[in-house]
Amino acid sequence: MSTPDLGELLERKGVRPTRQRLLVLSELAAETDDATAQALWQRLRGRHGGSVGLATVYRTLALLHDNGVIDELSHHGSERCYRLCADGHHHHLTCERCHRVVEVDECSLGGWVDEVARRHGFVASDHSVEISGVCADCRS
Amino acid sequence: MSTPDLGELLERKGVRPTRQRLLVLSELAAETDDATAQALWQRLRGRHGGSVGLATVYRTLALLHDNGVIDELSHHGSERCYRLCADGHHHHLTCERCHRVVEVDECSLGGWVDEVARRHGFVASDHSVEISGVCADCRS
DNA sequence: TTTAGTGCAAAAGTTTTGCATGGTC
DNA sequence: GACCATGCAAAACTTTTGCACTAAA
Repeated sequence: MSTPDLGELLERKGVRPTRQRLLVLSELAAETDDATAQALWQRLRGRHGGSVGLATVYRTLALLHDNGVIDELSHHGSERCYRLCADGHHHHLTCERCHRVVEVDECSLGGWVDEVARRHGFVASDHSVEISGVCADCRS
Repeated sequence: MSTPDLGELLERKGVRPTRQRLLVLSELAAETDDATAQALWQRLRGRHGGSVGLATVYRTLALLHDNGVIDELSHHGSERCYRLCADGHHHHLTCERCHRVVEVDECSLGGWVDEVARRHGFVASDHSVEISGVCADCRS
């Protein structure tokens, strides 16, 4: 995604597109997988000199998450991970060897999910599936 | 689960059942939902006086997780959560209001999961589904 | 001008580690 | 005695906050 697109994305979500926010977001967009606040900060620091404060990175990530611009994953240890995901309902396929993450758009689980929830007295509002396995590259 | 059962569980998993480990594990077993190291420590501290060190709680939880005795969840913020789960493959149903967690044994997703993975060049080895919704009590 | 955003440094909170001590086989 | 487990305190690390300052509407 190009930088002007990212600016539009922010405005569409009601977030003012400041210089720092665009830097953080484009750094995240350049990431294949997910990234922590610390990692993004170090990368920004290396690429643009100390032009974005660490606190701002944290504040920005929290803001973007609150406004539905980015996802907060948390499968890793004690750090929070963020990811710029496609809009809409989707799931994740993670490679156990190289940690590559692939987004999966197909989802035909709605019926099963509703049925399972109903059987336990719940009304389901959302669900997420994380599939782990080994990708083609790592198998060869 | 009773304390002797917990001792057996540990031995079966190849973990020596020390006094502290049993205390941590039984405190976790008494928990309906999941708990953090900090929370378990405070509860133990209140119930048995300072008889288990915080570092030991951390070390024990990590050990139990490594040996497959407990699950490490991570949907909350910056803390790691642990849970004593039933053996075998199962999924979770979480209430958005009261945060109650129900284990779901039924799973007929194997086929779908394998198919989705294959379509992306993966070979799936595991998957987990987290369903969120509202439970019966909270709806009434 | 008025408000929202940022940088910096300090504080708070979580988790890990070093090391001496205690318990178990 | 050899080895594993523990307590305590210190250290490391992640995240949040207070406040003065800057940029933007």
